[in-house]
Amino acid sequence: MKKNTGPKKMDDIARLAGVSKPTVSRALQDSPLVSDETKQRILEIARRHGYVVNRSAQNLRRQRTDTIAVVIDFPHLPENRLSDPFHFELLANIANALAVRQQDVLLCSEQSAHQGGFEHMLANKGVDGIILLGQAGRHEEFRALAKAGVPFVVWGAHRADASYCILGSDNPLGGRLVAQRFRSLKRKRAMFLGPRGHLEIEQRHRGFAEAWGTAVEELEVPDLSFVASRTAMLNRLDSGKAAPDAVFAGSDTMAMGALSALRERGIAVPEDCSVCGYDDSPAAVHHAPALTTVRQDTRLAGAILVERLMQIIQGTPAAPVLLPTDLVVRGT
Amino acid sequence: MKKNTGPKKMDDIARLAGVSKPTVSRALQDSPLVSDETKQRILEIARRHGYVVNRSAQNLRRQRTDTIAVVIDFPHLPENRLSDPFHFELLANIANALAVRQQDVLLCSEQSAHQGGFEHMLANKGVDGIILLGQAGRHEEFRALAKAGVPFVVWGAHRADASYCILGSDNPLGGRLVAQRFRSLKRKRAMFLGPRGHLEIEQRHRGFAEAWGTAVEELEVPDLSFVASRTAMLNRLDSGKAAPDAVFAGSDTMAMGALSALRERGIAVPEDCSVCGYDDSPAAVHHAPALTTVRQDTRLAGAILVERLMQIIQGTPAAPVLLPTDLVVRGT
DNA sequence: ACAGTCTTTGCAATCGATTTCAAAAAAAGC
DNA sequence: GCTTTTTTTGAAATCGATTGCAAAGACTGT
Repeated sequence: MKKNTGPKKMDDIARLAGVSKPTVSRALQDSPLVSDETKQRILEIARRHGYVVNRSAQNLRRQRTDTIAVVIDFPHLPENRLSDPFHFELLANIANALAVRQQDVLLCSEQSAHQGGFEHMLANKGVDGIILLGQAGRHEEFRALAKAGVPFVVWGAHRADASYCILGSDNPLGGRLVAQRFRSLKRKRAMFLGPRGHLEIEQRHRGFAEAWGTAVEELEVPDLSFVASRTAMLNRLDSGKAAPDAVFAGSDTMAMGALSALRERGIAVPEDCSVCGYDDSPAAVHHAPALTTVRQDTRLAGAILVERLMQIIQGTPAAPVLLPTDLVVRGT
Repeated sequence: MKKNTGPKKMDDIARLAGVSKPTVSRALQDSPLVSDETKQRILEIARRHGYVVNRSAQNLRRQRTDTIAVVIDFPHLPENRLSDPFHFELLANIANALAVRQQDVLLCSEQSAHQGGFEHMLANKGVDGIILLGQAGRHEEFRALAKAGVPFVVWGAHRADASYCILGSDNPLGGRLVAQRFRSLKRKRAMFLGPRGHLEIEQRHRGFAEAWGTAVEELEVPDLSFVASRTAMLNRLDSGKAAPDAVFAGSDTMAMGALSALRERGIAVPEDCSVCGYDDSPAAVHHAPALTTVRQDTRLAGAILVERLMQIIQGTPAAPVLLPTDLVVRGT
């Protein structure tokens, strides 16, 4: 003798419409197995009673959740290690692209995704696939993932031996473009600014150094943050060595840190020193002076990441993609 | 005669351990109903075989998903209506707070959440509760939601007649703090910059105007973007009227837009004109000159939002909370 | 040794949908 | 009118866990 236990179930709708549960299920899926007349009646009743299919039950029965995990390196706030605004931009674009395909987004931090391991995320988190933002030296882990048949794509740096689908901008090209620009400005003392061990940034560095030809000074910073770059640059400027007249930073955030230091030490940009960033993050254009930078098309990136992942989920393997980049010349 | 169909099920583990399925389930939940010896054995076997409980099945059986929807107004990229970096900051903090409580985050855009209606999100998206970032004039809708018993909390502006749990910073206080500062700087021609119809921003405006006393010029902008503010301010400066000597913008992004315009028209900040923003978004401190702004503590906000939501899910109603704000004086 | 407790365990029901398969109803063919 | 085909429908199995309840086993006390 149980009563309306909260929201309506499919059985309730079936009863109200005078049909069976399977028929309701089919009607809601717009299946051709149900006559148009019945379909309309059921849909109307379902609508009136505010019925929606229970996602948990649906997920269990179809072995599929229409949900994609996006793994992003969220900041541990105490450490103030902010993930770059660029990642937010990318996330937003991925979310949009997924929404278009009626997929939901499960947002996972590195840590939460990692405990238990990526290979169990499908069952454990109830997702159909994974988008990983930034590979951060877990190449081997990803190879294993791919071998295990987990559907995933990675945003990160290209590498020849990738057995999985990795998408990233053409970092070496980006570096070369910057070198070209500095050369055309007749700069002499080029510096690259960025942390070690970050594959994407190292590729930018390499492309830059090779195209520049003569020696490039390397200023190493501990992480990708504004403060770290600013501090490193201040120290460098105070060292007594001749200041650089062209600085290429591995990301916009770092470029802004460097700019802040240069300004503080009275070095005029762009007169005495040119500065280039990477990403074309939203802040770049708002910055004063507006930042010259290498653009990464996050909209395109999001769309392709999603498209490839869907393809992989459907069983077709997808090859890595290299996105074109271009230099956006602004005020630095 | 079926064989290992992919990943192991709980029954498989039970068989391997020589126990029944319920016992495995209990062991995995560390239930006291299972002897320690058996528990250890089962855990070990599960670990060795890489078994993880199937989330979909678990969700269905316990009527609970341990997943929270966070609804954020993502940019439709074509329109370039970027949601403020402040929201990202808040999102990151919410995600962290949820992770601590072992809750997963389902990221929803306004649109995707809205089709079908918030009231059906629980069943439809399979979440236990909702965190809404920004109320954007949907007060009535939220009242209905609350009445329907949907567990949710809102980040937004306070209002006396809220029947739901809303959390926000003390906007009027923020406005007053800015007015005080401008007064102590002996400013004369105060201006408020922001869009109409945005409750939080209107509260900031009101607090500011009331504390300022004499007339406050209002410069209206169509949206919260950098460009809109910049454009509006440029037009205003070119109008021939006397330029303001103190500008309070409804958000940091808008403040930066205004600053860009002031600089372009040769008005020195902070010499000729003071500027205050709101949010203390990450960019504020990186800006040149560093932005004076009203701080909103996103870390605290995230923690409290989550705490209250959990409380509501467990059946205890939660009252609105007003977060303290303070003025961070920097270079503008 | 026997009734009474307490600890472990397993059977079977359940969560709410989807899908296979067979049956009923309707339409078509001759 | 009676078979054959096609269109609609529903009964029952299934997805993979969790949990109420009953029962088996281990312990206690007398």
